[in-house]
Amino acid sequence: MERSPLEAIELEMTILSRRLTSISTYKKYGILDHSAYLLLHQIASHGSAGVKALADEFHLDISTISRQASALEQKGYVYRVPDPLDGRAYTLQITELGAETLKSDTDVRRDKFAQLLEDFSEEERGQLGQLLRKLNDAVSRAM
Amino acid sequence: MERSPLEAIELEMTILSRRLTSISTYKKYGILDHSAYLLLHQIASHGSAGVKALADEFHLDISTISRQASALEQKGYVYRVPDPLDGRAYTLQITELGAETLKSDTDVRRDKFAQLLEDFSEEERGQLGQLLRKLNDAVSRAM
DNA sequence: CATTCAGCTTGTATAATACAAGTATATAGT
DNA sequence: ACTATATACTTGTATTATACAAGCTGAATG
Repeated sequence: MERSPLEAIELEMTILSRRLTSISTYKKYGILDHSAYLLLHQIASHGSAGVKALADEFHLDISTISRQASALEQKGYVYRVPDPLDGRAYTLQITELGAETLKSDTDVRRDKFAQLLEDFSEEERGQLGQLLRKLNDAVSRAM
Repeated sequence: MERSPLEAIELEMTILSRRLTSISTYKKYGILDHSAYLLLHQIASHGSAGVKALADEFHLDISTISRQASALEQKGYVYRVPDPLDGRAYTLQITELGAETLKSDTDVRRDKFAQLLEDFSEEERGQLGQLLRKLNDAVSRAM
């Protein structure tokens, strides 16, 4: 068989996709928008990086990251460190303000998710976390 | 306790959200775009409905659905049936072509997901399907 | 030294959405 | 019955996130 779970996943993912698009674009949780949050998170947790590396990591176009990075810089959340070996390149480092903002936004988001998942048992949350991670890995490889 | 799964879910959902945005907007699986697919699916599986009802169902603005419905009609996937009791209203009914297109697109999507989930055990797929459904319900209620 | 390549930015286009204003019909209050 | 308000839908406009293409500047290579 194998059809039934697949059907469910296909439909639910499609629905989820649309809802997330709508929410992440038009509702703000905290201060940072979606892309700013992920960029900051990446820089904070994996160290500073250049535009190219970030674009690869996120599977987004370089130009997209370039603009998002500019926006972050303009707001004072990151600053550019020129690469001493390559005059074209630089890396983005998070500022104090960036780190604080990321922290507070992360808290806000976790609260939202805690609320959202209040009907989920601890076991379900564990499963969901794991499965989402696995799913993201698969999506990532498929791109 | 309870922090770790929540952290994972929060992060993975954020990542997933971005990827889905990118994929659903810029990659087409089959013929129908994202919104057309969901609208047709809804009409096909829950019977014909008006713009208002669909907007409520999907938690989208009426204007958004109105345009998407027009697009579907223009492509011959649905037709309008005037409400005999209310001169302002109509419902959307799926056409033969719409039903066929939906069917073939659904097949394409399921194949894609089957491929994507090839490393998932049958049990994991079952869990994922259920958890996604529950998650969508929660998201839906939260809006 | 000339040519090609790499990292980044900027210009432009597209798609999905929201909000606001407008139209036509229906409903309710007096 | 008449007017005011509410409802169903459409259309105009703006925003946001993305992609693709062209351009700039510096690096690497023949």
